[in-house]
Amino acid sequence: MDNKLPTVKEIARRLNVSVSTVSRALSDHPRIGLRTKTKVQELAKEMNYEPNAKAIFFKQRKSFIVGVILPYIREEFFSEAISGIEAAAMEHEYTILFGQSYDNPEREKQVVDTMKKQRVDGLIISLSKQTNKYEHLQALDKYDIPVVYFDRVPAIENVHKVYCDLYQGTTEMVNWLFNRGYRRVAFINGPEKLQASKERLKGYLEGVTRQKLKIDMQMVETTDLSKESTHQAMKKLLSLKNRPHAIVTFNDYVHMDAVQYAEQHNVQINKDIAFVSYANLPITSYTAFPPLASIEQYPYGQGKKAMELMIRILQEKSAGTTVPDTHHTEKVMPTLVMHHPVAR
Amino acid sequence: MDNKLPTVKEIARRLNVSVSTVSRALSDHPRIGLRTKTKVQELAKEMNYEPNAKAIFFKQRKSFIVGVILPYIREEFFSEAISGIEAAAMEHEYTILFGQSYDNPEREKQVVDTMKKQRVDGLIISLSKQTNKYEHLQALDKYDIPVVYFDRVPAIENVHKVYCDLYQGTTEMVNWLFNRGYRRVAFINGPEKLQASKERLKGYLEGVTRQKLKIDMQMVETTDLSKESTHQAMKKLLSLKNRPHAIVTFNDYVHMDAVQYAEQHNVQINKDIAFVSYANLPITSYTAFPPLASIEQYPYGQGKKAMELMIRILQEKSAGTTVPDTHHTEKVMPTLVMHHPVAR
DNA sequence: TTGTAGGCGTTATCAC
DNA sequence: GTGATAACGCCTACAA
Repeated sequence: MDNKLPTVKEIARRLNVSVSTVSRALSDHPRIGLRTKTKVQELAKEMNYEPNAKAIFFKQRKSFIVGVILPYIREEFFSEAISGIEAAAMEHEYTILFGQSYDNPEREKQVVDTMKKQRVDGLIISLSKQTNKYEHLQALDKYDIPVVYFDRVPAIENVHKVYCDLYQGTTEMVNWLFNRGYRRVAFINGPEKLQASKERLKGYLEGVTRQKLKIDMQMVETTDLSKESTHQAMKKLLSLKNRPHAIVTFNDYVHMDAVQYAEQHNVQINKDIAFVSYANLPITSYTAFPPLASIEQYPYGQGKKAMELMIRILQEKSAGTTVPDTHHTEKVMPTLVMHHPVAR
Repeated sequence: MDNKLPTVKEIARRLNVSVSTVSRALSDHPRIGLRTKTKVQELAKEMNYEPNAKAIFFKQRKSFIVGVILPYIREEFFSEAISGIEAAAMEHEYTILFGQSYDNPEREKQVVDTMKKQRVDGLIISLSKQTNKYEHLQALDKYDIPVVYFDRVPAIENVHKVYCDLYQGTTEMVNWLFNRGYRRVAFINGPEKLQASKERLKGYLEGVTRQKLKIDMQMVETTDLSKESTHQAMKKLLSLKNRPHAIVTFNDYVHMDAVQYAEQHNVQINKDIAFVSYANLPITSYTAFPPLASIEQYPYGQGKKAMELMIRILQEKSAGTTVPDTHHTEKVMPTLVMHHPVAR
């Protein structure tokens, strides 16, 4: 095995021409002799020559690598999202540097740092659920690394972001439940800091208000998304004198934990109490008790859009047509999906 | 926003020293004046200087980027695996370039090509289930890019690989079933080409043989892992005159599809027929009918080992202590995990 | 049509 | 202790 990879220099040496000639021949430069061109290209092929991307990237100050940071890849929502990101990346010959924050701001900072060191062309991130400071991300501006936030976006304005506004979707869901006769609708929300939680809560309150009912804050619980916390919330709801007729949960994982608790406490799922949720993950169709309805958030589509936005930003940047302080926000419209309750 | 990132050169200019001095001061070179050193380091900090990894990698012919190609990230098995890979990578300051093959050899080739172009330091791959030619991967040798296969490994010898040998585990599982009184044990295997299928089949046959029973090939079906194919296999098994007492499925996804079919055809899961499986994915605990037992394959551990092996290879390489034609194989021991059947 | 030379940011090897 | 210079592989203006 010849350890030395072929370079333009080596090709030039063997052919007794200059490196520039080789470089031009390989890139089909117009002003190049046909004979020389074919000669060079043949030898290049024979030697299995491939341009060294590291050198090119170094020179061009680009790497075609975009960093992607997600909380947990094993959540189907995020694995779908990264697939969308990858699809858009491939189309435009970009590649993905991968990292997880595990919902830990410290680790998130660390991963951001690694990406910064690697000098990725850009960074796409879905924030850790505890992150409420964005210095480490805004600092990337200094390194000329654009950031696109998606799904879990920060509560600040002047940034690029792609997300699914669940305000309206939640209102619709509450209406749908009332129309089916569920009067007392409870809500297990996510961490209050999350933008996503705020939207959902707003939508829920709006939905209840529209029904001209008094808002009962006993019907609203929060979970930090852990199983224990969700069980705790369920405990409170089930111990109410007037148990809810329906429970809206923050997402399908919370749904599964909530249902698990309810089942253990002899609640007939979707009979005694109806459960509805967000995300509409494929995996729920295999579970014992899928939610009665779920709000589809199109993670694949969100990921794809985020990457497409990133590419647009990068192209504008290299074309020098960037308008300073212009920031893009793209919203993805959620959809309410009904499921048939499983007959048992 | 100053578009120019600070460089050693810029620092040198401002301090009226040479670039070498700056470089040395920043890397704590022994022969450097304390005054100069602090002066340089302070300015560097003030300017938010960060060495340009692209330039360094280019010079050092290393990037600390390892490519990782998986069939489907949304399978929990693989998202666990990549988490193990990431953990080991972080420990050693490596990063991960991510790509999926979607079990499509064409796409796999394409992704391998992208990684080659990016000149990753190494490549970790779990093969697409259809891949039976390895030229595109062995060609990476020419570019001095080592390959570590994991879980779905090729049926050839002289390569680095990490996998979980299920031969013995399968035999144990069959024994366990016989001991609990299940005499007719059927088996829905995966694609025959897969190394993993061969091992499982061998283990199954060994298990049946040890019980001094005649092997009945009607009890052995295969699936291409799609839902339709699995349903087809189930259809055949359920239409047998002597239905199996227990069914071993290739993995938890096949299990879920198989159970779904059985349920639709009025089989009492784990009563009429017992179901056992491989992988032991966390998600099964939320499903309607988890397998009675499952063989844990430790995807996280496998991924971690694969990355650790890769790092060892890379270190040997750069230390120049590589022994040619030496290839490492690491096996991970699977474990049989019992579940309590869900009471209904 | 082809060659020469400079530069991208860094580090290592000389010299002083 | 510090400075000048070469080198990594490639591209490209400028020269010829």
